[in-house]
Amino acid sequence: MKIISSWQLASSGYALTVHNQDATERLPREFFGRPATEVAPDLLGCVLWHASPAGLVAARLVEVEAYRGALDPASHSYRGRTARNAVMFGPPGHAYVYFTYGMHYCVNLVCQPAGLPEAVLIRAGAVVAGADLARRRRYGLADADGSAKASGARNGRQRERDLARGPGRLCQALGIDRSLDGADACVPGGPIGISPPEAFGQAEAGSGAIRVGPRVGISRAADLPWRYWLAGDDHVSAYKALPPREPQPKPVSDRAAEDGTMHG
DNA sequence: TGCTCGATTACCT
DNA sequence: GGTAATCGAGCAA
Repeated sequence: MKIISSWQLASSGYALTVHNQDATERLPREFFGRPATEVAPDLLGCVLWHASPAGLVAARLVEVEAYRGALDPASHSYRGRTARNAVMFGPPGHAYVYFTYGMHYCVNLVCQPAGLPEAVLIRAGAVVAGADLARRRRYGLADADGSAKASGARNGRQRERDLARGPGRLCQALGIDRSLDGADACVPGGPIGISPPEAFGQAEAGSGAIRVGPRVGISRAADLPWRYWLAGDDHVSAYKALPPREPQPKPVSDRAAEDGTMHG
């Protein structure tokens, strides 16, 4: 295996050697064989790419979240293995893609050795290659030039920022769906991969300040600070916290009338 | 078998 | 800021 580059990630001191067996550098599997809370900040600045028959789209990662399996009530794998989350229980470096809200896909990268179902959710990125294809996927053929003529008040600059801002948008821009569930991001020749920042001419990871805070849109374990993002980057998604979910009482017909109040 | 909820987004006011 | 869209997973009965 040809070693083409080596550097040290600023956030954790994790020494990384990148190997090259095909056209694009990939982070090695051992990079992902660690707790998700260690992998997540190290992914910031790195580049997720998907090479499909239509072309290659790549995004520099600016926002991620760690999900820690049995340790984490908000993790899909918290309650054990199911058909949907089976990939999380497998070896590290694979993509776990799931479908949510009836219309969106979200992509995770599996961490830890097989049997420890941890993963890092990719929440947002900045498109650094294949922007034309990304625009077509996001806004359609007529809007591939990035103009805002089709709808509403969104201007071109906002559209560029929003190409991969949010987990659903990122998957749409990169053309990621359930067909890529289980895809190996570390194997040479595979359709998806994670590359170090320098592979796409980006600044080194850790060159900007990494911020840490609570995760977005979850109701369980919402206080855990397992969301990581690059401070001041426009491509980070808007933070929206959910109120803590309280156990719902059994629906008893008389109960609502007795209570009277909808919310405490 | 049926129901509820969700690691979201786009559009409208 | 509010809400509709939309459907699969998971749970309860």
